[in-house]
Amino acid sequence: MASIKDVAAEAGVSVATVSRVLNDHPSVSADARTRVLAAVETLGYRPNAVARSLRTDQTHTLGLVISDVMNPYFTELARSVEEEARALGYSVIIGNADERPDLQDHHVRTLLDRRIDGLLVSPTDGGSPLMLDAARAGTPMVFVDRWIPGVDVPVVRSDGRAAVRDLVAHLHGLGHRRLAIIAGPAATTTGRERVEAFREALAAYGLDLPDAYIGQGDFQAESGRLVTEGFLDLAEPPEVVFAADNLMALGALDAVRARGLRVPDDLALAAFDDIRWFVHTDPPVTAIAQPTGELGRAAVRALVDRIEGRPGQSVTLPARLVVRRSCGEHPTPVQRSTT
Amino acid sequence: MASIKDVAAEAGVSVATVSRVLNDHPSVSADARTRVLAAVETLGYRPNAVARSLRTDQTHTLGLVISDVMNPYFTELARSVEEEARALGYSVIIGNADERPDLQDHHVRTLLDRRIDGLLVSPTDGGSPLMLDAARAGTPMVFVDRWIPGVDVPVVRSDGRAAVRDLVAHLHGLGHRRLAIIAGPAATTTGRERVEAFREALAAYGLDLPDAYIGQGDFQAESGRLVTEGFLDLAEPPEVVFAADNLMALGALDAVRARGLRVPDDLALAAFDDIRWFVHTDPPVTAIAQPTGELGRAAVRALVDRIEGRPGQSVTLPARLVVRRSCGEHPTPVQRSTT
DNA sequence: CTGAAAGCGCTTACAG
DNA sequence: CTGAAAGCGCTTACAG
Repeated sequence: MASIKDVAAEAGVSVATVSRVLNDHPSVSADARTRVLAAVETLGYRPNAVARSLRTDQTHTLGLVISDVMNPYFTELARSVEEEARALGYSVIIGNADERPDLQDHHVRTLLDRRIDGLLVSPTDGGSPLMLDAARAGTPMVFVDRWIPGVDVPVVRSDGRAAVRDLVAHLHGLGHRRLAIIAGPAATTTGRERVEAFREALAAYGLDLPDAYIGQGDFQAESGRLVTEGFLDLAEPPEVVFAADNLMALGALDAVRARGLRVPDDLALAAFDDIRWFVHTDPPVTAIAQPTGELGRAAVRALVDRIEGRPGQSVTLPARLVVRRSCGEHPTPVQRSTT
Repeated sequence: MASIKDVAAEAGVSVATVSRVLNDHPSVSADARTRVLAAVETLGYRPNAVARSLRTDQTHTLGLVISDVMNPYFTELARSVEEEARALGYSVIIGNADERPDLQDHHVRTLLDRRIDGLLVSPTDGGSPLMLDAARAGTPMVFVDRWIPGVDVPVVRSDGRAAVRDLVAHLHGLGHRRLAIIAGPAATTTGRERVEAFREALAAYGLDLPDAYIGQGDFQAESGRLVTEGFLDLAEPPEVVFAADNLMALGALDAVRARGLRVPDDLALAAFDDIRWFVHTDPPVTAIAQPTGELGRAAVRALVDRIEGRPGQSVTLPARLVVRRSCGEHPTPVQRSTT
């Protein structure tokens, strides 16, 4: 592979001059520029990004550590992150934690070793020492979706409280009184918040959230199935179950179908996170939609701001309820939303 | 961030010695080793992978350029690739081409600039000059899922021919005679092969595949919807439509439902690529399943073989039909497969 | 405008 | 076993 020396030799200039034309430095003669460009062309030269990074101490690369790539919500988040980063001149390296703290640490470490310019993370847990140290040591960082309290890092997320209130109002309006939730891990902010928001919204209607109606899931499908089975085995099963993410909602659908029951007739279902496939399930699932693309883009902007010395704002965007058919809604040809 | 010099100073040895203990070089005294390790510990030192890569000319990184991350098939592929790579001591950087040749080129270029050790690609098109040049120039490369004919690069893919034959036999057995296909882009190998396999299988039953029954899609959902609408507008619509990938199958479901029709009663549906969600649609979709995880792992093994100087085998794995309910099958409580 | 030189943080023959 | 030194491929003050 041709190096800058080869180009210099071919163009009859010094490597310094080659470097200047490659970096659009103003003080290069037109003549030198054309000769260098010609040499680059004939040699098919491409600058070695590794060498450049070592010299400049910047990689123009962002690390993104997400909890679970197989979750469509995170896949979409990753996609928007990459798009925005590309627009701003950065590449992104994705690390999939698969909801495992040890894997999360592995990726954070690897990313740090590669000297990425900044880190975007959706923590799987309360925060490993490694990650906290990195944040304290000044590694530009921002949390997306999930975050760790008490760390001085911008947070870009969506606030589902209002949407959860809308959902509960919707369910209450449909006559439901026994509402249950499949919660995410208490070690995650989203795991905790969705339960709290649900409980508060219920309280506003004088409704209780008994322990038996709080099922502990882990944001993955199998846990949603198990929890739902438990609900169905109760002497007084809930009328509605609210899954704290899309994968657990799928597990719930599974459990219901396995017993030969129907949604919403036998058990109504609602989910946090709206994904394309919910339109195609039967019945289409009523869900709370996050502005996923927006979140990804805002997170990248905040991180790049930090990297480039600007403040880097926290951003909280609203989520919204998308009413479909899984809660016993009156059939409508058109999708409605409660905006 | 502490450098190797700081560690050397702290331990009272030369940087060479530090490097040796870090790389498990045998000729280091036990004393020096403990001192270095202690220094590493107190300084929280982590070797700079960028510098190491520049020096050793290897990054221990694989590039993976896939056609579309939002397609669950590729998401799963990416996941298995990363797992196997990690097990073999490599990281992977994913580039999402989003079915766009220009984006594919962007990622290939970026990855090459970063001096990844090898490239795994599922080409979006017939192959850009950039990619072909890289292959010829000796960049270790392997194709996964899709490939480019005439290039000396191992191919790891699954052969769907037998499964397509099984599918056609299955459909024929259910009494279907008018079968249509939603094809992928002819510029891709999988786009072409699935049509051919389908046509050949039909021929074995004396059935024809008229042009009107070949809809041109692009592997994304919207195209599946459009093609299906076209089929339904035909004077003699097909009885079954076979979508060449899962996203186009979803588009097809959409089109059918939008007209108030039902699968399979009004139009039967089968898909190439089996994804989790197909179990949860109504009806569950009969599909051809690829051994996705196996493919990803085999591809990584082939690539790492090439990188480390071993041959690097092409691998072709069989796909299999998974019969469910979308083709008018007799209801069964248990999923069957035609193995 | 241009080039020689230093240096980024490592690894690795080469002497000793 | 250990260290001084060269060198990976760049960029960038510093002179001229």
